[in-house]
Amino acid sequence: MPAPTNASFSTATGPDVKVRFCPSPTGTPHVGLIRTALFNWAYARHNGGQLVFRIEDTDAARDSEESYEQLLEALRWLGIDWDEGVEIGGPNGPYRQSQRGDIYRELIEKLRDAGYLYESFATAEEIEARNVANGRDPKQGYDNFERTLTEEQREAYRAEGRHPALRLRVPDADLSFDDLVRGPITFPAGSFTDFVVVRPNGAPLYTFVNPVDDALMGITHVLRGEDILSSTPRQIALYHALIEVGITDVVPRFGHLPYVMGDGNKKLSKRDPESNLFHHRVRGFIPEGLVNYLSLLGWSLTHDRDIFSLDEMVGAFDVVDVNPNPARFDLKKAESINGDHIRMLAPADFEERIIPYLSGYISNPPTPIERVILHEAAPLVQERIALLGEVGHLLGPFFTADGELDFDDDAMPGADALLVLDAAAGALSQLNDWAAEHIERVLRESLVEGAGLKPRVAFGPLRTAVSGRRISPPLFESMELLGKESTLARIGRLSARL
RNA sequence: GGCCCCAUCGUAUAGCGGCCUAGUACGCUGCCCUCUCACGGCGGUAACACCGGUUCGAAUCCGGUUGGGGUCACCA
Repeated sequence: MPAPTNASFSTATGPDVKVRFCPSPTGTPHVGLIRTALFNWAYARHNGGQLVFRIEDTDAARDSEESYEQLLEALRWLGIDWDEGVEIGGPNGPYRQSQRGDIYRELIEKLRDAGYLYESFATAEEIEARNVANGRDPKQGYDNFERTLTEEQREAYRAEGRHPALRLRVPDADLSFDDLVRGPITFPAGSFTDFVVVRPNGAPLYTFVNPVDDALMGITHVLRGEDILSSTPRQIALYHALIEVGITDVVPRFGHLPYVMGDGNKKLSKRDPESNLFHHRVRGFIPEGLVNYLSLLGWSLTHDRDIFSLDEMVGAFDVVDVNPNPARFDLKKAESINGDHIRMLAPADFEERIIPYLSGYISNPPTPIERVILHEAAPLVQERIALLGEVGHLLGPFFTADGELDFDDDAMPGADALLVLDAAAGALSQLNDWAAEHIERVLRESLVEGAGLKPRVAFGPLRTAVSGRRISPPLFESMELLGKESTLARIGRLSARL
């Protein structure tokens, strides 16, 4: 019989800290999940400890290899590395629970022989019916009644052809722990009941394999979402059993990270595109920006600065500073931070990173000609975008043939722009030294000073002619990049449309 | 419903008993810069959920109320 143990919680600090990230490979990586990975990683790195990356694929019906690959891809993209786990191995492998069946089977026998696990034959319907019959709120769940089944009673169930699940006998005592982000928490005895750890077919459930692997792998700090806060007493109960049978000697410290919320008061759902990490990458978030924003969901570096690098985060991160209340995912703020990080990129780096976002306009890798244009054009947009995905719209016209440029409807000027276009073409055709400063000079002389037009009305039509857009990179630099011939051709082409 | 968690501007947060007539950032907004859009600069807007208590003094500590969320699966 399990004796109520006084848990000895881990006291590991510094290099002895060992955390883990253990997602289930279902669906595409969720930003909340990745935030959890980030905090675990930052905690390990800050302390000079270790991060274990384990896969909890015990639900064959929902798990997928594709999802597993995406998890790897997500962490690599963000620069989150691990010291032990899938892909790289380690002393406690294998790191996919689907491959650890033998380990679990042996442990289940051990725990069962020691009396911590008992057979449970009741179905969910029977448990509910039993509660109703006893005037007990069905929502209270299982009432532990099979704890005391006699061998004869069990035999009778088996004779009916029933196969039992296995439940853990939880202690009839209050269970307390000191949450790293929330402080002391106590669950009164009776508020958590004996729970199923092994299916009738012998397959262990998450409720079993999660604490077991944490114990086997020497995890000292469990940092996870607050959705499993309520199951912590049950896991501690399992830990006590594991300690009793000599599998481990400490219970890890727990820290429950706040939810990442969507609009309203609900968790950011997997159905919401904003929950999908890769959705943000497709739109043009760079890892530096996204990781910076994600770290701000429940944590902050200082009181007056929210743009910082991963290194700075690692240097300052401590899970006890994490805010316990739920954080809303604010796309606008995320984009703003991403824009700041884009502006901090070295020009050559920026140039490389936008190439994939220019597909449809240039080849990847770019041809030598495209490369030359790209090199000149990239600096024109680096400080005006928040998302790399914006480059297509801004730079596309530079990679479009004069005759194929489309003029956006909202950019089309009235027929009176003909005068402007003609005057500009006239002035420009006289210009031989084709540089932005000269282009600007002759255009200002003829249109602004000469014709007395406001800069806005003078240059608007030219912007449309050159870019086809109402909004574009700086006009004169654009003309320089395009070259004299192309610029005049485009001006003529727009004139013909008016 | 039982149990658990949470509660500062619209949002994310700073604040750990006096530095708070509550700071910063995003957002919104006024002005400046300006060939568009951005960037940048200078302003503005807006919060301690409520009620008690402790204290010379409370956003900070305690209790309660209200509100929100989670959990009570042979999912994870």
